[in-house]
Amino acid sequence: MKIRGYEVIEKEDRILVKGVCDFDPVQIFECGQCFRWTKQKDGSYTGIVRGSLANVGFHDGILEICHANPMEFENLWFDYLDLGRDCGSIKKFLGKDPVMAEAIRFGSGMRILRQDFWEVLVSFILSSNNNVPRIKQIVESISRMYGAEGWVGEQQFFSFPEPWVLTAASAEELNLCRGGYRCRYISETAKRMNEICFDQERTASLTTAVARAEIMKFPGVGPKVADCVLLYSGMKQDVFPTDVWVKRVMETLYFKRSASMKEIQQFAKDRFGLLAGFAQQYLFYYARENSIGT
DNA sequence: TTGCAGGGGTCAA
DNA sequence: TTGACCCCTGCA
Repeated sequence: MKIRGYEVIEKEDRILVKGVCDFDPVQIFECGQCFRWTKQKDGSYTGIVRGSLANVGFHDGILEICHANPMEFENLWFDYLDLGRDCGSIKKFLGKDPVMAEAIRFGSGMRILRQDFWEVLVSFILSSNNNVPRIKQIVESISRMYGAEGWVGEQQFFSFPEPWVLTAASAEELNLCRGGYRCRYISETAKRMNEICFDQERTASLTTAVARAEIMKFPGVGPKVADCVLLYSGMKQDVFPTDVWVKRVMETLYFKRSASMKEIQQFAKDRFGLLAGFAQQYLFYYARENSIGT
């Protein structure tokens, strides 16, 4: 059957999606944008998204999603995997820059997921002064402690808890997940989410600068985390999350000297414009995998 | 085995 | 602009 422009074939507990290009699970799930996907022995990835567990693999131009049906593809996976995105034209535009062209060749299967706003917000509050394995561990703990239990066959999993569930938890209680000082931010951010009845659509419709300022009102959210949240929840693509890694990479590849955050942000805005977020993603993966800027 | 620096930031002074 | 912050890891 045809769904959203893709040929989708249903087979038992899985679907095969034909005609997917620019898709590499390793590049997508290991570029630091998500924390609930785990690599399996066969190279596929298993993850939990909006209360569903699925396994995603890609071979010979066919995307395989296990534990999913065509309806879920239409209502969840198409958007989450951002399969409506024309990556070709993004690459064409960004590839005019020679440095970027090389990064794109290296990570040509990169995609930016459209993740749940609240989960991304909490995950990136946890990312400050932290590393990926530990962030994954804490997110998993929070899900086990407060999320809803689900089963796929013999496999148990836990969804990421809704804000109101965490509102009831004190920072001390939350700290059982070993998030340290960040647990206070999460507890307060959960309360704020409920108090202001956060409206994602409205925030996404604001200018990027205003939306960024709105997100930064959450405790524990500075400029870097705000940009990550805007980018990885699919709200804005013209942000350029600049952490120490990206800073070093930009200094090495473009500036050939040390540069301030402000300079880097302005440079990215001028050079990559509305596609700065994609540029950051290509650059980050390329630089990290090739140990550039270390 | 132990001690210490540092990690994909943020906040408060 | 600078130090503190929780906790984990790698390394000497």
